[in-house]
Amino acid sequence: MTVIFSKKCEYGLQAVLYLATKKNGNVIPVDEIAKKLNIPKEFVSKILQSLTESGIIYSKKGKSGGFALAKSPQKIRLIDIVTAIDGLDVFNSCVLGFPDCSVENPCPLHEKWGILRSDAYNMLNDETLEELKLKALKKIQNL
Amino acid sequence: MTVIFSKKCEYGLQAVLYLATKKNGNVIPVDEIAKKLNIPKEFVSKILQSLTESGIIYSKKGKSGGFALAKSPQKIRLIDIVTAIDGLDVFNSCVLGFPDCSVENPCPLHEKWGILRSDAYNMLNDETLEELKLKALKKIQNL
DNA sequence: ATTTAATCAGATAAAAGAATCCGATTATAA
DNA sequence: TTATAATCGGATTCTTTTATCTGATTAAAT
Repeated sequence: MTVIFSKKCEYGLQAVLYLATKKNGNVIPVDEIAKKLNIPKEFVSKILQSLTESGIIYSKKGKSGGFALAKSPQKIRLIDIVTAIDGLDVFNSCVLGFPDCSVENPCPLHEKWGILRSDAYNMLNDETLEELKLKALKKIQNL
Repeated sequence: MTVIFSKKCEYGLQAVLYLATKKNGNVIPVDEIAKKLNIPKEFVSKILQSLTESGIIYSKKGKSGGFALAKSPQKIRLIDIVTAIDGLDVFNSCVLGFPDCSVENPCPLHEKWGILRSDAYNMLNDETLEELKLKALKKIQNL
């Protein structure tokens, strides 16, 4: 059984959300993130590296280094993170796994699923880190 | 990157939909299903076996045997098939992967995701094979 | 300068998911 | 009654995802 996002993506979203709860420009070491979120350190480290390449977060090397958001929370949408890690295939491929699903040759669920799919996309596209900061903070405090 | 359903589940849905397009009580061998749907034979065979155990389809052993729906298409909902193969965890677990996501201690996406989730659930719960027979037929003819 | 605490990078290991193989069993049809 | 064509069941292999290990590099702090 699988979920919408890969583990990589889940961890990535969690980690970035975590960074969003921190004071602006404050750099956070992977160690803290991994411990707080209960994610294997080396794994989340890799994910953060790739998000750095994508320009979503920023990394500072060396002692007292770590990660921070690369831009202001209003400018980071969830879809950016998902795209960077998992890509957008989930939103384009057939829910029943037919390789050639299209409007001309739709699978039996094409229309109904299409609605759900774009709802999901729109949600991720609309939500910015800014809007989620407070909620994330509460969640993390309860971990 | 992952999709909503596992390959197993996708194949299972495809196969049962295929059976739904066939004349009532007409038993179809795995070989035909596998070829028409382009699914590895042994793999779909296993899936069909498990769906037989779940009572969704019926199997006839021996020569000129095969599989057929175990009940009338009106009585088979998509959610039955999904439940039998993948279980219902997709609809219960946190989209961000937090292990302790609940109404009392929600993740930042809990509410918005909850809506999408129940929409998806309701769709699968409402759709019966009967409603999808025609559409499935068209799709299969185009394979 | 040296120590230390961090990211970075590549290789490897473990686990899960997907697919295959092989032989046993079943039951129809000739 | 025998040959045949199907499901059944278990073991195995392949592939992808997830996780770990090791060492190099970087840069702040002492």
